[in-house]
Amino acid sequence: MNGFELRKERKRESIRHAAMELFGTYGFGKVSIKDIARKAGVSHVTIYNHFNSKEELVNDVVRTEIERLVEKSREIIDSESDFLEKMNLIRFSKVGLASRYNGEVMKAAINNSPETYEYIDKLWREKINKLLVELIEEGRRKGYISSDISQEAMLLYFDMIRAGAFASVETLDRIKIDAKLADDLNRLFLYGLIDKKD
Amino acid sequence: MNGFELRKERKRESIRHAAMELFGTYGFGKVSIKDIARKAGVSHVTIYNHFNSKEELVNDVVRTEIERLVEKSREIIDSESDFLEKMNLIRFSKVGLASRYNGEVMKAAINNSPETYEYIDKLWREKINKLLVELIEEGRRKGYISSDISQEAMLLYFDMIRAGAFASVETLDRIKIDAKLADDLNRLFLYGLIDKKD
Amino acid sequence: MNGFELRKERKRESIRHAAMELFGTYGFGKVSIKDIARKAGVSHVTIYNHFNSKEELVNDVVRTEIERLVEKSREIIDSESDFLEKMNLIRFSKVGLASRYNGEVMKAAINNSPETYEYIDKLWREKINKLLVELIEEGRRKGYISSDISQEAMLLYFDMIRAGAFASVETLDRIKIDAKLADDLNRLFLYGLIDKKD
Amino acid sequence: MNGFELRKERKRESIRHAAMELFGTYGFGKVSIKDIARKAGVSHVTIYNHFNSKEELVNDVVRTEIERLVEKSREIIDSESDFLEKMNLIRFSKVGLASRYNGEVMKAAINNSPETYEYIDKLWREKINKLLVELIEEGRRKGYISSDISQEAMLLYFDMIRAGAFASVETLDRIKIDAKLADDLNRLFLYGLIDKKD
DNA sequence: AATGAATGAGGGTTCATTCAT
DNA sequence: GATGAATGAACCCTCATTCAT
Repeated sequence: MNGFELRKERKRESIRHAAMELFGTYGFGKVSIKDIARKAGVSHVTIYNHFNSKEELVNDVVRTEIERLVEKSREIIDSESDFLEKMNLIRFSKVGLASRYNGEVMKAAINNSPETYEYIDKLWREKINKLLVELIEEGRRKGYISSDISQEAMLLYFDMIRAGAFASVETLDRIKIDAKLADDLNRLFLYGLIDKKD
Repeated sequence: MNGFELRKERKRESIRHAAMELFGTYGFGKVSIKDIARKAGVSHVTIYNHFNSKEELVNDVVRTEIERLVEKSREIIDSESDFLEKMNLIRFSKVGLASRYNGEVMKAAINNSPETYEYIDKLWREKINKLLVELIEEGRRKGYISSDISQEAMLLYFDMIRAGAFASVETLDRIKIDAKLADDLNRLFLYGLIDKKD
Repeated sequence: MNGFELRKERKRESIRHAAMELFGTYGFGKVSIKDIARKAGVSHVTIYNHFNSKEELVNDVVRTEIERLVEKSREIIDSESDFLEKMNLIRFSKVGLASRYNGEVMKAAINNSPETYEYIDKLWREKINKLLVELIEEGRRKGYISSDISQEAMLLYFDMIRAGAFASVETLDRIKIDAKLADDLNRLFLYGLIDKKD
Repeated sequence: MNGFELRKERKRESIRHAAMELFGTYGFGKVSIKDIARKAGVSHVTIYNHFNSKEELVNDVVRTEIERLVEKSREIIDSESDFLEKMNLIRFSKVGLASRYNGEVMKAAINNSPETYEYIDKLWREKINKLLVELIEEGRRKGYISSDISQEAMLLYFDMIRAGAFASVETLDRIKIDAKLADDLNRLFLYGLIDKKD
């Protein structure tokens, strides 16, 4: 990347950043291109020069965000920690990543145009789920996870928990603040609602 | 209710119905009053005559939907079934209720304007959570649920699972179609991800 | 008028009354038929049954108001008072009549649709000006008013003073409250701005 | 002002001009933004780009108009003419300025929304009345105006005459056409209605 | 005679996007 | 490459008026 392209990429990044924050706070639908332009300190037409439409900007922002999440998860999975430890880290890493605006971004993404949703969903499955499958496989190999529950169900379960946690910023905030609550939830996630007696 | 009021309520219901379907499919923000009017086969002004603004229509639709859900849940909880049975029924009843548009409606509701969100959230907590608390209490009394996990965490867990399931129509559809999947998820929900070896 | 027509006229009067107050407070344009109906405690369609359109209602209200003013002025002019006394009374009677809403009604009338304006203007000339001409003639006969100023100019002058006073409610209020101010204005009206020395 | 700003100001001016004419003819309330856009030959959105709302456009138009009036009056008052001459010029200058749409603009302004009215009223008092006070003071110093009539009353009198003259376009037209009428009115204004016999 | 239901026309405003400089 | 100007489409909402009971 020469100086030219570097400057260009820097401007793109600053637009993306402004967009990300606004999308996170107000949702995709409520944020206008002009809002983003104002926050990024450029003309709104400049946004069209760099990204071709609002939809492309949204896609770009979301892709970037997911890639960051993938990177983080990758590190955890490839680390030397124990399986249960990784499981916690993954879930906490997500939660950790999900600072105020992250949760909102995902939440908004879910509710966007069908096309955008398809796009995000595909990305998610290709990248995040691939990582989770690896983790689950490790769990099975090490005997933590019973093999009579399908991988599909586990992925879905993971997804549901994740979507549930991300559905409300308030939820995330409560989890982050209240350690006992986080611990309880983790236990429910790992060992279920029912008290196995005997 | 005399003839006048009956016809009026019928018209209100038909508008609500059209609104419900559209909100469910496209989300609150994407559906205009005129869209609803077209679908309901009335002038859009008629909608304003019956509901005073878009926000009031949204609230009305959501309230109605939640009330239906409450009623259904109430029946289950008050029934004579065994606790685990009730648990399943509740979860299935929700899922069952959540035909295509139901899931979307809730999904959209989550993502709406702060005011509307507050409104829904309050309704939810007052009505649905009250029912769940009853059920959890019953679980505890009957020894199914360990008492060292806070009620708060359990409600949140329930909520997360629910929000997660409702987050994607596709998810709901898969659950409804695939009995093995539904069963696996139920086991994960009740007994957790980790295989307790003993 | 039999009982039937009496009840009918009473209803018309109550609608007129509600309309008058609202027009006075908010101006013709800002008051809707439904506003009037609400205030009069009838259905808005009832207004259409009694008056055929908003314009006709406006005309009716204005006509009524002017007729009241004419009646009051007539009494003054036909009274036994001295000319200057009558002059004062007329001006004060107008001002007196112009309690908050009267001034506004006239003000609003001036700014209404061309047709309505024409209508009011015609009424005004036919009724109020006719009275003023009588009064001016009396002034001339009794030697108060010089005859080398045209009647037309005097009428216009009167009109300007009246329109000016009515243009702002605030003005009317100040005049009513401040006796010295009222007196000064009267002197300016009768003897002019310039101090005739000699 | 560079080329950019010049073109911008020109467009603003053309919109203002179209708005002014329409407001003058039909009143603020009756003229829609789209009407103005049509007359100015631009999209109605362009108006929103230059002025932010209808209210701001109205305020801008009125401010501009008053500023023009102030400028003209300032010239007269600062000139070398005799006091009575200035008095006439001022009144005629106003009348002269009040070509068809001017009178209507003021008339409409009087009847507008409370906020806009407040705004105009303040401007008027700060600018126009300040000039009049200067003129009245000059009249007093030079012995034309008796000092036992309060300044307040004189300003109000001036205002009433002005408002009266401006209340009806027809009035202004008659004054402009008929020299004898203008002269008579001037005499009434300066020397009053009553023939002071000595 | 009185009313609630229903509507077409229109008002102010915002937005994503294109044009011209 | 960056920008201000311009716009068509759409949105929420209100109003005077007519229809059906």
